[in-house]
Amino acid sequence: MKKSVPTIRDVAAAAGVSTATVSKFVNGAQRFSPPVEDTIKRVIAELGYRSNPLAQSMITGRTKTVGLSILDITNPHFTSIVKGANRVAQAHGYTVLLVDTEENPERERPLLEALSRRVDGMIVFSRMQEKDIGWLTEMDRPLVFFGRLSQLELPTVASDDHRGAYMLTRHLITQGHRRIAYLGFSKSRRDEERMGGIKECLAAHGLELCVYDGSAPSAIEGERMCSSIMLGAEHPEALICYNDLMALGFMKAAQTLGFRLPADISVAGFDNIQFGNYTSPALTTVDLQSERMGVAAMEKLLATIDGTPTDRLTRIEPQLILRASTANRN
Amino acid sequence: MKKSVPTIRDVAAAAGVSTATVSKFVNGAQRFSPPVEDTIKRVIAELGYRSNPLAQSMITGRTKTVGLSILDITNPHFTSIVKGANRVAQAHGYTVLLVDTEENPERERPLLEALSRRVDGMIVFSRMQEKDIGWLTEMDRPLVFFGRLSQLELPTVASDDHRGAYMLTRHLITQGHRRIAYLGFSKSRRDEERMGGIKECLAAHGLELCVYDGSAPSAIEGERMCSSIMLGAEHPEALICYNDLMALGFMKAAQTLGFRLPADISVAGFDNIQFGNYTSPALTTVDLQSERMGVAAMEKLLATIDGTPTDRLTRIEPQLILRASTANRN
DNA sequence: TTGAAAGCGCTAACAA
DNA sequence: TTGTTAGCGCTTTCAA
Repeated sequence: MKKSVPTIRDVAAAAGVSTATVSKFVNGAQRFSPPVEDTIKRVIAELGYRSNPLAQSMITGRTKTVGLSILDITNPHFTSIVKGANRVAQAHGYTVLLVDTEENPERERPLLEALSRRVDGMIVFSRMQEKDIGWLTEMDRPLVFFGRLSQLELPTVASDDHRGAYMLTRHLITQGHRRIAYLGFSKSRRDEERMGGIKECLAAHGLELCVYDGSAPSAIEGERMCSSIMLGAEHPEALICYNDLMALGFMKAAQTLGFRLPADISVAGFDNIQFGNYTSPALTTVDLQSERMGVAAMEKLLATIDGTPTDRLTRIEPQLILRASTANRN
Repeated sequence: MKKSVPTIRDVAAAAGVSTATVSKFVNGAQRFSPPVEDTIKRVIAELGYRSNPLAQSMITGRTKTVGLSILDITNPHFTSIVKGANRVAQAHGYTVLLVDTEENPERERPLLEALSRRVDGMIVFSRMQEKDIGWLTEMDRPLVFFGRLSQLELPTVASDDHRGAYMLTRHLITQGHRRIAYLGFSKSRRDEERMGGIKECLAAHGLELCVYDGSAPSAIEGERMCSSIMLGAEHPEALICYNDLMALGFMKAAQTLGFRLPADISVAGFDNIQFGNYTSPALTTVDLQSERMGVAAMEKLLATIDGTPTDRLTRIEPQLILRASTANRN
C-alpha cells in the first residue's frame, strides 16, 4: 500500500483509460463520452488526485504565479501595493510570490534571479542604481518596474512624485511658511524627484530649501534626525519628510522635545499610510495611491504575459491630503 | 539560432561531457578533474546557463520554498511575523511564498491547496474553525500552525494570550480601574483566550466584564464601535481592545467625541505594533512578540522539513508594554 | 473519441 | 573520475 500522492497514471490505470485522456479531461481541453468522463471524475474523487503544478509548469512553461519584490514589508506603503496587486492577481487566477528585499540592494539580485525561474513574470521595486539593473531585462521574463527610469525601456508604473511634492510645497507656502526644510532619503530614486518638486516650487517664490538626509526611510530614523533639525539656531517653520514613517517619528520626537505641532512647526509626509490618521495632530501627506499602483502594476504585468500591448509607462496622479499637522502660520 | 534558454544538455554538449557530469558539478555534489571543471565553468558562463528549479524540484521533490499564509498583510502584527519568518528562511536558503487570505476563511482552502504543492512546507495562520482544518493535516506537507489547537495534533507556535490578558487586566485594576470593558473580535480563535484572561482576573477581584464585539480587527472598526461604547449611560473607565489597530481607531474616535485620554478612559490593545508608539497618548499594549513568533514558526518548520524532532508546541511569553494610554484613576 | 509515445530539464542509481 | 540510463508527473502531437 503506497501512501504517496496519486499521479495521473494512477488515475488512468484505475479508470481504465490513458493518461492522455485524463490529462485532457482534467484541463478541460477536450470532452469525452459521458461514461468515460464519469469514471474519471469518480476515480479522481476516490483517489483524491490533484495535478502536480510543478510537472505541469515544467512542460507548459507557465506557473500561474507572479513574483512581487518589495523593499520592506513593514512599511505600509508597500503592503498597500501588495494588497492591490494581490487582488488583481487573484481575480486572474494567479498566485503572488512575495519577496522582501529588506532595503538591501545586494540581496535583490540573487533573490530575483531565484524567483524569476519560478514565475511567469515579476513586478519589481528596486533600490538599485539604474545602471545596475540592466540584467533584469535579460531574465527573459515579463517584468514591470516601479518608478521612473531614464535609460531602460521597461514597462513601468510610477507616481508623479515631482508633482506631488510641488503641490504640497505650494500649499505650505500658501499657508505662510517660508523656512521650509526637507528630511530626505537620498538612497531612494524617488528622493530626487520629490526634492526637485519642492525646490522648483520654492524657487518660484524666491525661497530656498534646507535639506537633511536620513539614512533609512523609517520612523526610527525620523525620531533620530529630529534633534538636529529642531535644535539648531533657527528651526524650520515646516518640514517635509521623505515619507510618512519618517514624519511620524519626527513628530513624536519633536513633541517629546517640547515643541507644539503644528504651532511650532508644520510637518508633512508622503504615502498616506493609514497610521498618519491616528497621530495627534493627524498627518498631512501626499497620497501616492499605493494600492492603485499595485493594481496598475499587476494589470500591466498580466497584460504583458498575455501578450496584450500596454503603454510602457503608467503614471498615477498623487493627491494632497490635508490634515492637522500643517497649519496657517500667522 | 535558438534564442531559448540553455539547458543542461546544451552545456554538456558544448563542454564535451555528459549531462550527469554537469549536473553533479553544478550542484557541487562531486569534484572533477581540473580541466573538466574549467571547461564546464567556462561554458556555463558563455551560455549563461542557470538550472531550472522547476525541473529540479520535480525530481528531488524539494523546492527550497516554504509557504506562509497570513490573514491580512496590512496588519503590522502579521508583517512582523513575516519579517521574522523571512529572516530565518533566508538564512537557510529558503524563499518564502507569501499568501494573504485577507481575513476570508473561504479563500483559505483553495489558496493553501494550490500553495501546498509548490512548497516544502507551510506556516499557516487561519481564521477557520478548528473542525474545518482537518484537511490541512492531509496535505502531506510539513506544517506549522499559529495559535492553540484543542484537538488537532499539529506543530504549533502560540502566544500566551490568556496570560497576556491577565497581566494587562491586573495592571488596570492596580491602577484603580473598576469598570473595565473589552472590545473583542469573536471571529478570532484568540479572542476567547484574551477574554478568558481578562475575566479570570476580574473575577478574582469580584469584578465583571462588559463585552463589545467588533466585526473586523481593524482601526476602522475601532472607530465605528467607539460611540456605542462611550455614549451609553455610563462609559467604562478602561477599555481593552482585541488588538492595537482597534485601539488606535477607538482612541481617535473617542478624542473626536471630546473625551480626554487617559483621563476619561484608559485604552489598551494587543500586539505592540510600532504605530502604537506614535499616537497621543502612546498606546499601552501586550507585546505578543510577533517577530519572534515568525522566527519560532519558521525554525520549527525547517526543523520538521529536515526531520529534526521539535516540541509540538512552542509558547511565546507576552510582555506588558506600559505607555500613556493607561493611567491611575484617582 | 481515445491512446501511444515522445519528450520537458533535470537527477540518481549504477556502470565503466 | 566520468557516462549511461531510467525516470520524475505531466502535456502534446499524431495516429488509430
